[in-house]
Amino acid sequence: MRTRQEITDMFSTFAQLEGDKFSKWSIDKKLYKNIQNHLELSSEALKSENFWALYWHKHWRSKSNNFARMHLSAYLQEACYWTASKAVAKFTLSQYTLADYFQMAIAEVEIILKDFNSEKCSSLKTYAIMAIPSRLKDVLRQRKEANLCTNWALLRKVSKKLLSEALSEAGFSQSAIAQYRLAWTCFNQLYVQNQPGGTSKLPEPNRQLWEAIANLYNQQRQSQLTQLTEQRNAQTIEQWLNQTVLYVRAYLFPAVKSLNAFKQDDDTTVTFDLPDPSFDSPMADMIAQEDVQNRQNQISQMFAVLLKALQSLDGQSQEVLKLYYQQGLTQQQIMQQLQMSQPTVSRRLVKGRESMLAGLIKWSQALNICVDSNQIKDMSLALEEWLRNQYGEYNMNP
DNA sequence: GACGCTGATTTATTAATTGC
DNA sequence: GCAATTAATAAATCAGCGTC
Repeated sequence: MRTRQEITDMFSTFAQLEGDKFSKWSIDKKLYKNIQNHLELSSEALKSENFWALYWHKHWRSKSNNFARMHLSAYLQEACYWTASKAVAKFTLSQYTLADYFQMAIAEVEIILKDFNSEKCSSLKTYAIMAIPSRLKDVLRQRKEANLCTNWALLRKVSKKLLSEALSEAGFSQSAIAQYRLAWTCFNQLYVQNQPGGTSKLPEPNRQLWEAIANLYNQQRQSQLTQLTEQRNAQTIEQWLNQTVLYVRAYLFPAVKSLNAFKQDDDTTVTFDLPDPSFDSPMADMIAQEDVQNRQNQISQMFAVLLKALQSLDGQSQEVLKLYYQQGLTQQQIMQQLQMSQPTVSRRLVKGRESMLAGLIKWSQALNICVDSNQIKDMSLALEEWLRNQYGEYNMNP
């Protein structure tokens, strides 16, 4: 991927993918003209990308300005692309392509903008690079959970509001939605009582239970439904709930569309390779490669520091961190497994993280990197991320 | 005034932290 | 390590606003 150099490009171009790799930057003329006008009116001192990122973010937040949103969306294309590239490399067995991950990341931009606090973190890009992978991970986890659980577990998990939205999205009338919702409520009342526990592999209700759900539905339909409806038998209720599950899944996770189908306004947008003379010379390429190399070296060094800090912890702290981050156990579960109290588990987690963070800060200071409270916060987040990766939370192998 | 939408607030539950 | 407290989260409810 060619990194954009000009402010105008950064805030007006969008990555185009072809054959699952970066192809070119597509420019939006309206955005280009807008940022160009702003740049012309501003002083030299204000021509930094961070200034404009914060400027558009402020506009977006205060006035929900669509131009501002689009400029920021363009600005965060690289962060989304890097996240997608990392995801592809990580989940080699995944059903998703780079374009899919890229689009999932793009879909999270709105939330990133919402969560970004310019008073606490001075760079939107740095924040996005850190936050987008985390958002993408959550999306993938949710997808995995919903895909793996049975229909009946999903019905138990889903909220009333989401159920109504899914049915509405599927084109159901309000009257039909009310009937399906009542059937679902009856299912929840009876099925939950018969199936305690939180397993995601809940079995299909038996005939007897379907009959009971249908009976409950027929009892409640007159008091719960505003319109008079006929009696329903167990088969109908079962069919309704089976349909409902399909619509809920479809609503929660619509099929990821290819970026090639990315709709653009033909009147305002034209696609071409950006003329970027600074990147055409072999020297410029070398400099760019060196930058990437330097960054990668620094990241490798940081990982080595973290690994050393982890290994220097006592065995029990390492075990606690491993169970917490690798197996995703709660402190209660770790307590049972390691025969220690839950507060002890908590303290070992905190102490372990603190000790590793101290190592990281020491390393940063040795490199003459000034560490303020914001950076400590960022480091702490990076540390959590590293622990999750280190212990292979990403090894979902979907 | 009814209605729908959106964001804020409240409530319930669970998980994690802290004081002793 | 117990018990109390705090934090985080999801869902439900409420209030304010604009539109018809």
